[in-house]
Amino acid sequence: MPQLRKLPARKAADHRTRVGRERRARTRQRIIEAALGVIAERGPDVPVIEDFIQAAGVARGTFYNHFETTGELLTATSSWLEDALIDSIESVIGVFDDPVRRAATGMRLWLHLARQDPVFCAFVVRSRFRSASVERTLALDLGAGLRSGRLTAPSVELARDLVVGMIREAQARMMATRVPATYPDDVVRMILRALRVDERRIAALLAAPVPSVVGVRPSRAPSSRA
Amino acid sequence: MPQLRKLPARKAADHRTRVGRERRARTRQRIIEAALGVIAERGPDVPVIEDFIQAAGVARGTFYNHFETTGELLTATSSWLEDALIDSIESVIGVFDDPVRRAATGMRLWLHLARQDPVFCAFVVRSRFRSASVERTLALDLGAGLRSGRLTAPSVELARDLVVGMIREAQARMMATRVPATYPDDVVRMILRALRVDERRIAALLAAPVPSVVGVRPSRAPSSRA
Amino acid sequence: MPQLRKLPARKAADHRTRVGRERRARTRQRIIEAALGVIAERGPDVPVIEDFIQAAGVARGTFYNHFETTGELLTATSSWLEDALIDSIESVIGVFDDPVRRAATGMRLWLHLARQDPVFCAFVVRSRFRSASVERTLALDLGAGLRSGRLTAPSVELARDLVVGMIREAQARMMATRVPATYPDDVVRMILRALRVDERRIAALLAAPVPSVVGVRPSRAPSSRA
Amino acid sequence: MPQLRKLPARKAADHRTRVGRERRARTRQRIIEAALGVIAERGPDVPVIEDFIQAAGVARGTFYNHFETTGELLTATSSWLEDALIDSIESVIGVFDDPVRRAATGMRLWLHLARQDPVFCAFVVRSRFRSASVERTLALDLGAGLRSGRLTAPSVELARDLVVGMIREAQARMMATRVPATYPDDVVRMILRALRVDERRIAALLAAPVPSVVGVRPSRAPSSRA
DNA sequence: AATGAATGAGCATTCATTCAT
DNA sequence: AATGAATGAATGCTCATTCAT
Repeated sequence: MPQLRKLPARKAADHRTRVGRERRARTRQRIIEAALGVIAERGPDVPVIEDFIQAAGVARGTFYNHFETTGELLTATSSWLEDALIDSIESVIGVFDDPVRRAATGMRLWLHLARQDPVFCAFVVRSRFRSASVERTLALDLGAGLRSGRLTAPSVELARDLVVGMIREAQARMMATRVPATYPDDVVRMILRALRVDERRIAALLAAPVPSVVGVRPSRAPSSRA
Repeated sequence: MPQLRKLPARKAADHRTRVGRERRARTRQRIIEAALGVIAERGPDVPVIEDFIQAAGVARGTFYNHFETTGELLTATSSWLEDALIDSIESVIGVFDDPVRRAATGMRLWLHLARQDPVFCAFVVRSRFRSASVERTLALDLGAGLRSGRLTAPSVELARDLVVGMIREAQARMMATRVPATYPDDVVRMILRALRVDERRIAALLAAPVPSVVGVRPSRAPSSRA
Repeated sequence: MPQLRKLPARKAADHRTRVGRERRARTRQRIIEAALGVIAERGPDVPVIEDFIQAAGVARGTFYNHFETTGELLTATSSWLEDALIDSIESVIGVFDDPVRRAATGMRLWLHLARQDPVFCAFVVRSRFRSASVERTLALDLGAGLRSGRLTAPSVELARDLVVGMIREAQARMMATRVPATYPDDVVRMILRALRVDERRIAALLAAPVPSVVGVRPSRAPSSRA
Repeated sequence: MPQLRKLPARKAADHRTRVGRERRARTRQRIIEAALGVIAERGPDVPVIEDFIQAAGVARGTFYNHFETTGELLTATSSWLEDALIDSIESVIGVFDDPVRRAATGMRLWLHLARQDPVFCAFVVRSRFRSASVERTLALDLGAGLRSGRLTAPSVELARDLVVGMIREAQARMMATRVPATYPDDVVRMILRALRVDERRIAALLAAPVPSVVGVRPSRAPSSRA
């Protein structure tokens, strides 16, 4: 009986709970996305809490309701970006089996994305963003490519260092200056040459259009705050 | 005649002045070299004045007698390292005319140096060290190599991004783990492949032993202090 | 209807806002009043932030939440004292039309106040307190007195210098030693003589009892803290 | 015999000793006079050692060869000014017996001096300069004037407060703005009125020209430095 | 859950003073 | 006696974090 009486109340409570949870999640997400922009602009070391809460439009205390320290915010921001990237990239290259095509297409996607989204590009460069997942996928594809003979390199580590180093430097350049639309593919071309992929194969890999990716950062929903 | 009377005094004053200037210069150098180690260990953003003065063994006020901010110290440290590097490298590659040999030898030197001197290596990686002089020399050699057809790349910028990016990442790896003695030359091999230098030529370039460089950091002179 | 749902929330937010503002204002006032005492005791140049926050019983950071520098605190303290003085004095002399009576009564009030309130007295002397408002009122009354022939002086500036100089020195004396209750009126008497007010008129002006002024510094409200 | 032989040496030593002492005294005096200017410009609290030694053109260490602390420099500067003032003033008023004439002439001298020498004026105002000797002389003359009936005041203290206060304020005005040449005498006139000296006597006291005083600060000797 | 005032440890900076030359 | 580099205690200031509402 008491249960019966409580049922409606519990429903209401559930509703309130759910609404509350959603609101909480939305606030958290708002802080993270604001942090992405802040770090893209000023790096991870310079900004102070004030910068983050002002960009997010929340109060000081609200920040600490969601994150224990600034370090935790950085971690959360990187994690969120990593998830978004994996989703974006894997949804495209997941259909390929050839590790060389997977890797080449992934690099092209990443670089085109960086060229189109200065915030993403700057965040990666300034925060020295490292994604364990991306590295894992990359290492698997490079390893498979080497074993299959489609790629040549003294070791998978060296192959990885080349790929990561050049892409990182390319992003730094894109952050500093405007580059032609061919720049991303030229970067990939040089990488593939270093890995001794022959020119015809390189041309084929770069012939396919880059699948459009919606972008890693969700379009900002219209907010009553603005 | 009055001059004769004054001469000893003037001499004394000059002596005092010179001694003072020398002492000052030595202290400044001591702070800079200590800073190199500190930044190599902890990066440029984390350390506080206390870290620098403790490493240098000078008083708090002494720091401010020489540098206004930690930023200024960082600049001075980078400048000093840059000068030392230019001296070291140019003294070796200055004898070559072939731009490809110059560039390849320069890279090999840099990487071997990084492998042997963890402080130099870590400083470069952690502080995102950029040397305008080194970049200028590199750009000249790459440009000449491209024009002469000995190197192939979509543009000199792309060639530079490849070289700098890969070397930077290679240093990051050497900072993290021990690498085999062949690692530096393997890095250069991949770079040259990306620039379409043929394998025989690559082998020739890498055949010569790396000229030993004394190291960029001067061995500490025996001091009456320490 | 939705508004009805939101009303409590908005009410709560307003309440929070109001409470916060009040708390802030109270803290600020606490710092200012403590500063009055500190400066009275040690002057405006000697005390360090530590002295102010200790006297106010607030944290270091709290000080900087309200004032950027000690100079700003000094300004705020002077402003607050000025307002309190204007209120006190004008409420008494506002009922008089005769500029000489206004000026004479104002001086008597000020001096009696200084005699009774060592903190006020010392603050004025040590901080070289100048009140633009008080000076303005004084200048108007002296000017009117001179024009009406009730006062005589080479110029209004000289009259002002006499009044301000003597009162200031009188306060310095009261700070250093105990003076008889007649001292304030004797000071005013000499000033009026310098301005060639005749002795009978002076006697008349000084015959009225000094209206009691509650004092410029509000009695500290009982606080839950201290 | 040895004495005979030594005599010339002793003479030389004496000469060196004397020359050294003179040089020392000159350096000391240079620092004091520079301090006078520095304090006149910026008050006694703001300037740092650096300001004093730079104004004097001596080294940091030299300062401490002559003064133990900054406080000692302030004291020495005030003392030196006091001596110079006493010399200047007493040489003029020493010939008078009438205490009122002595006091009136002393005030006129002081004020004319202040009007002509902005450094002296500003130093007195900014450093709250107090001269015990001057005050002693003043108190004696005022006391004698009161006892003889030539002056009228409730007490010698009040008379002194009037004189000192008004002169101080007059100096503050002269520091801030240009005043007419009649200003100093007008100041004295008001003071004498406050002390109930009759107008004819005042006119007589102010009729005599102000004896020219050479100025308290010695003209700077041409120096090989500046 | 959100707010923002208050906190205080941590760090930067100044500057009087010392001392080797 | 004069010099100026070096010293370090004293102080200013910031900013991550807490907490009452």
